[in-house]
Amino acid sequence: MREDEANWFSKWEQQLPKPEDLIPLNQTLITPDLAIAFDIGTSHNPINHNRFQQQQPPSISTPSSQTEFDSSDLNTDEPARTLKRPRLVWTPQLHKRFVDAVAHLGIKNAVPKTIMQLMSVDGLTRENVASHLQKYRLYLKRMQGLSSGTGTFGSGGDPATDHLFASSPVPPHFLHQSVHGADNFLPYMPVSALQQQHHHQQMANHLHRQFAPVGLSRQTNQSVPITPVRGGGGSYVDDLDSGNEKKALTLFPIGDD
DNA sequence: CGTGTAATAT
DNA sequence: GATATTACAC
Repeated sequence: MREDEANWFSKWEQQLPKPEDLIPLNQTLITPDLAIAFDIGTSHNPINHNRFQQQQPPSISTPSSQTEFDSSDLNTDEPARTLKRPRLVWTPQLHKRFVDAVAHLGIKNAVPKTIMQLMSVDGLTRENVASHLQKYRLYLKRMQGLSSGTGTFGSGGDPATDHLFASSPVPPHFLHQSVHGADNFLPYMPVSALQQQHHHQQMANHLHRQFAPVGLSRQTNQSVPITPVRGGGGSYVDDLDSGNEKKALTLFPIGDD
């Protein structure tokens, strides 16, 4: 029975990701060993195409001393507003958050603004979500249309958009259904204590912010030499942290089988 | 003003 | 090739 829809929502709302509790979307991915284990960085593969993405300097500190430099250097102004942010890289993890948000919002409320707010990912803009949502919807549509008996996918053909999306479990309700009068989703129990059991790696400070001025790495501060590595040439690896096929870390009971 | 979608640009 | 951006409809 559906409990008060408002009820689960409220409960879930309480556990909304607070800045302090935010999931470390900025996982450091792949340890050196892991990298070798795969193939990236081994052999002849200049291990460095990865210097993009995230990290936001503690913008909070005496905010007075940074106003003008010489006109020689383009000021990498702090992400105040209306600045060209670097291209958003939709990592599987980020996409997962996206899917999670959409799943819990229900198709009805799954609009860019709401999704963006519930993802609580700093730096994410409405257009970011809108753009991604557009593609994601097309992806879902495509899948629904092609529910042919091909148990094993691989045929169908156009893995243009699918790659990223395939890395994330797609809640069953995402299919096209006409809404039933009001709202209908399942009273899922969201887990809030989303903590990853990581080893004490080089996890500098726990920053929850996303991307930084990527293209122009010119920060006046002494950034830690840690470069959040990411699946380089080999694309993204599935959530290795989650085990691989264990629904241990997954947010909610999605991929139920 | 916010959204959905297609086309187009970077 | 993946995202962003634009244009237009609603």
